[in-house]
Amino acid sequence: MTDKTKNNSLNITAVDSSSLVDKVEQTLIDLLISEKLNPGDQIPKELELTEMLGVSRTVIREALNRLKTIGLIESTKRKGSTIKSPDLLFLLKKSLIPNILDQATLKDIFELRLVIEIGMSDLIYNRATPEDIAELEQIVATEPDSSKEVLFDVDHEIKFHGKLYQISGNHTLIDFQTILLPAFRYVYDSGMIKSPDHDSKWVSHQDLVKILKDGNANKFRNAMRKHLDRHFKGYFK
Amino acid sequence: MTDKTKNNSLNITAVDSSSLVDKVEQTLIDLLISEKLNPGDQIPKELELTEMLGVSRTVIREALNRLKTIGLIESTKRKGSTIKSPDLLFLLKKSLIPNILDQATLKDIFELRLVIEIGMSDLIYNRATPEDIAELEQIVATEPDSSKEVLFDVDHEIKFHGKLYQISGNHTLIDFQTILLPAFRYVYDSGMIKSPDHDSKWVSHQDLVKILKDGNANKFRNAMRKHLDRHFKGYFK
DNA sequence: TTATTGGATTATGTCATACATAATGCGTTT
DNA sequence: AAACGCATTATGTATGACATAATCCAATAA
Repeated sequence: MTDKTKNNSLNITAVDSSSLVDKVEQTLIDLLISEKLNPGDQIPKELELTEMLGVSRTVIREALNRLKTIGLIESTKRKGSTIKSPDLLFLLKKSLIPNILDQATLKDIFELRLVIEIGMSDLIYNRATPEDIAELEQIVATEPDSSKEVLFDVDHEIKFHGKLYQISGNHTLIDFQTILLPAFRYVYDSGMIKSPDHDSKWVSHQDLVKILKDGNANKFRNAMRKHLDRHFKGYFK
Repeated sequence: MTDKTKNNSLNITAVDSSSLVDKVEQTLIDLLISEKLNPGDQIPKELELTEMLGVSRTVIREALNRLKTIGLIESTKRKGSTIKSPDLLFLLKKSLIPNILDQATLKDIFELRLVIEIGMSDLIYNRATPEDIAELEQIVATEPDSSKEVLFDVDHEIKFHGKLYQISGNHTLIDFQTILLPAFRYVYDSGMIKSPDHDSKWVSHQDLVKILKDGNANKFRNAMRKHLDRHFKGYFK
């Protein structure tokens, strides 16, 4: 009965509630960084780590398993674990489950798409081959008639813009798009984005291809901005 | 001693070499998706899963541990594991250790930065407050004299552009920048990027701020493109 | 009655041990 | 010299035990 009121006592030093595995994980990551290890290098065996860090093999394994999950190491039977150059996007793919993401993040991601597609213009303009342009022309040729204000064709939208990503030639970007696709589709389907209301300055897919073919980098970039304008309108009024 | 030569037998059906944990992990992820679970919902206890899937608790725990690592669930004592809205960028932060990434990925990431900063122009232009602009002016005022072709000041570069990300107001983007910063710095330091050679059309930070203040969205976007031109030059010659 | 206390309970966290399995190397056999 | 079998090694899986934090609930004291 003396002073069991721990909660009221001051001068608490904020004990870390992290689990053992958390600590070991961080220790290992620090080790990777400080030791300047390169992909292919080996890290100590589980049992060695057990002794080095003074915890059970269970904890070591759970920590290693985490590194494996984020792609920093890979393990084979007899050989042990080796450093690996992580595939950054592989991770996103696993954790990006649209119906679990909150609205704010989804909105951020959709906005990120706009940002990327505009900024990507310069890559596209500089790297598009005649074959790429031909393919784009092919795609718009089979396009549903946009003048009729028909239902927004998500699949076609994705087809055209997907080709643009591919032209960009940046693999991280390409992966990025395929990963974010479920989120895009989810946003489209959920009605967060209003259907198109083409005003006089509207730039169609067809216009874009024409400018890509005969215009210049600046024109193409600004055209892309106008093409995406209806989405921006949701944000800036 | 009879027929131990299993290896030579034909009609092999490509046995999957994935471990038990791999399978359980995928099973659980599929479960999350198909069950349309929302953040906060509980998933079965470890022992229940043990029975449901017919594997040991070890395997269940390792699989759960992976989901925990990619931020899909979190676990507390007594309560069990619950669904969580994953922080997409949190993972990248952990796995992005520049000296482990390969050159190609580093180049992609740096290129991605250019793409984002150009595309971000519209967000910046539409969301910059007078206070933001004042702060930018403050930053360029303390800028080392760029006319002297001095050493490229990475810290200052990051300070200015960091503020731009902040103005964009997109939290995913902001996180993205802080995460990619180590990679940027690494690229700068490693000499993959050549030092600036300002040509006649060079747009300085100071110019950018002026245009942001008195120009329009198109001008600002194109100015940003010119500002980053020296980096692009490395790619398109 | 109300608030506090102190188990009892529950599910995750950690430990220890044993065995399974795949990869590798080495020596024996033919 | 090539093929086979065996021992070795380190990760993968299973099991049982106990530690620990969170929670509930009943007993107790004000």
